[in-house]
Amino acid sequence: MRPHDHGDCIRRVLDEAERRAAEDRVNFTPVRRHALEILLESHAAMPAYGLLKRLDADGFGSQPPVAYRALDFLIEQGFVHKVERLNAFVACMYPHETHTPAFLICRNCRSVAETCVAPTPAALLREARAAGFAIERSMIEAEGLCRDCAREEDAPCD
Amino acid sequence: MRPHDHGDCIRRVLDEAERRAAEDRVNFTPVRRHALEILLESHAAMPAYGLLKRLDADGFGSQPPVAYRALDFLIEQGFVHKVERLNAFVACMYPHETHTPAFLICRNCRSVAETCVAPTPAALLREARAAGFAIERSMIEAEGLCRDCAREEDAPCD
DNA sequence: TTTTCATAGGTTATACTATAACATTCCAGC
DNA sequence: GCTGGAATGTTATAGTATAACCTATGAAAA
Repeated sequence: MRPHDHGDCIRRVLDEAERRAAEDRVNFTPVRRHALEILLESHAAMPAYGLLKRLDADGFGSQPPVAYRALDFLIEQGFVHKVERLNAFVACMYPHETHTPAFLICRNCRSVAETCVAPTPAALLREARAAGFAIERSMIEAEGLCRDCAREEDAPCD
Repeated sequence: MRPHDHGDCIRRVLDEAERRAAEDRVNFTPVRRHALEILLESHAAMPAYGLLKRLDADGFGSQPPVAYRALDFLIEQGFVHKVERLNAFVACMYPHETHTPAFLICRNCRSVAETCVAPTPAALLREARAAGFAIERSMIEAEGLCRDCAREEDAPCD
């Protein structure tokens, strides 16, 4: 992750979410909004039970459905993605455009970077069409080493 | 899934696995082989505990590590893929080539088709390089409606 | 106004997925 | 025959997710 003004980053996404929720007439309730705020605090993927713990600490209830319901809503609206490989969740960095999310997941530090690539690759679309399959959404998850962890593996001092 | 001689399909993959295991000097033990045979019985994705139940019925033990160890091995060797979105496992249909698996997952009947597309899309490779991220493996999961389920949704008689 | 209906949230229980940790067996190579 | 590594056996537990049912709230219909 390149250095950036993360406060800005949060505000930008939150504003956009607010705007889109109003536009779509969906109910951006306190627990839903707060869940998004928590996920926005970092670019790491957070497990549902990590989110739940935070929501509970902030007075929103301690039972799993609290977290899962908020996540369901946020995913439905496209504000959050699930990183299937990690069973964890990240705030979407591109909530203003429909897209096929692609994640770069570091196998060492488990950091997750969402990159901005085109929708479903053309080759896959062709294959799907041939099979009579109608793709509604898709995602790409790539595992490897992030810049920082690659540096560490080079260095003998782990 | 197009109609095909599934017996052939199984034999082809199993032979290839056998060959590759010998070549790589890895230990293709009975439980590992049988797990692959079970997964090959259909092109649907099977959950780990479904596999375990089958292995148990066939006398290979009833505890979760039985299934997970076999799966670990088969995935390691590239004979099986995990479909993250379903937390389920499918035998690889292209065990003879290194590839980025791409799955077409029907949201209705949960059938899974593995399609044969190129490795990691070029656009993603470019993005990764720019971020200093070294991709080691990647996969694509697409959700939608398979041919059969699409037909059903059209028809009023669900 | 009262009813009705849909949506959101509260609460309890449970199902499903996965791994840790340690003991045992088996076999190849010294 | 000893030894070390790989595979397996076994017990326990951690982590992820949903079902089911109930209550509250508020906007729209009657």
